[in-house]
Amino acid sequence: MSARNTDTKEEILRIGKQLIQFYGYNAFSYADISRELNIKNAAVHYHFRGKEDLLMALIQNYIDNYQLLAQQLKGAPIKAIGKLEKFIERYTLLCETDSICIIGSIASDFNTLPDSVKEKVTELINLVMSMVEQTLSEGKRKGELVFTEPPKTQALLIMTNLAAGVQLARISGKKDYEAIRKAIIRQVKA
Amino acid sequence: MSARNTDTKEEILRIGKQLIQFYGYNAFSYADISRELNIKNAAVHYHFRGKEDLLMALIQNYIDNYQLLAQQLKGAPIKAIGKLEKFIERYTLLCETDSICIIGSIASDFNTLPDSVKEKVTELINLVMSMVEQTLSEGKRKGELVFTEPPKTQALLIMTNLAAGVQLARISGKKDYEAIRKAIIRQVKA
DNA sequence: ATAATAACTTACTAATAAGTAAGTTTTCCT
DNA sequence: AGGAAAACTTACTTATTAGTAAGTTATTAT
Repeated sequence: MSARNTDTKEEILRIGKQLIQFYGYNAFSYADISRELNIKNAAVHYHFRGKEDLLMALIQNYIDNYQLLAQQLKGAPIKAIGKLEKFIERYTLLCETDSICIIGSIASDFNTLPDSVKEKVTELINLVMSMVEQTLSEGKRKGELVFTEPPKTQALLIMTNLAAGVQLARISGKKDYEAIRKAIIRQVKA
Repeated sequence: MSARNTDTKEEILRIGKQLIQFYGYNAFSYADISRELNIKNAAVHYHFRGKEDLLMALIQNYIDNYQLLAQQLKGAPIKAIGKLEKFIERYTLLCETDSICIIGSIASDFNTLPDSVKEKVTELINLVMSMVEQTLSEGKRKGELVFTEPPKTQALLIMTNLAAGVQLARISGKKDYEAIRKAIIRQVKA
């Protein structure tokens, strides 16, 4: 099934992801992708019929990655705080390239998307939320983490701190993000 | 045909604000505004030369409103928790119309904006942040509020909870927003 | 080696975007 | 009432968008 340039499809996804996180879904075009990859825009359409299909594949990609990560973390001998810090690190990296998380980016353009995509996004957020919640629950049970809110609520607070934290960093600088990052840890560390 | 309309300019701002909060800055056009107001798109250009100018005016509008609010709150006999709740109510209202706050919306499109607008957004966020921070400080001093983080950090946490809270509500529903809202209050209430 | 098919390019649409120049109507001011 | 200025409309332009049909080249399986 693979052919000459097997990774064109993956490259498109890679660039698409970058563009969404840097400019936003409605602010990039297939021309941006084809220019970057030195191919024609019709080639992008060959791999992904329309922009929605590309977005859909991208979200599915995230879902797959997170499911894999969930599997790996399940039996791993890592403390809850370590898992949480690994998760937070993703946002720190985004911050360093003036990018925002894909969920936050899509949330802003949510009302312009077809239902099929909206549902996929819901699937992704549910997955991520439940992972964070589970890590928090586990940490609390083992006495590695301490917090007073129910795990689900605490997960909501952390997720919103991070998602808006990277958005804020664009505007008012990375120091604010750092303050948020440290506060999140402080609030749950035993 | 149509009677004179001195508030066309304000109506444009009103619709523009709605569109940004519902669809996002890069997802609406002057045609959307002119259609809504039954005028021609050139009329919109008459009042605001370009989309940037409209956005700029909109942000300035927010700045003016917040400065006015800051004035009113300064000497008002309202407890800090009341001020905070009034502020949070703005987000609750946004939530009810599936809209997000203008700062979050602009943050997503930030890298597509000219420097002049970026600076204006920074001005707005600084103003809002300092208002929340001051309310928190005041509340703590008077013993009306209790929290362990420095007021500025606490303000960052609350702001990010709210900004991403309304974004999240679009995707996973208003219950999550409500859980966040209540948790914010719980965390600072004496 | 060749036929099928995957991975493209070429060369277009049709729609929509922002923006403008010039003319028309409406309102304001004296 | 009459002129100036404000508030538009008409009628464009230019650029960009997503998308497609048809042809070409490369790769793979037989």
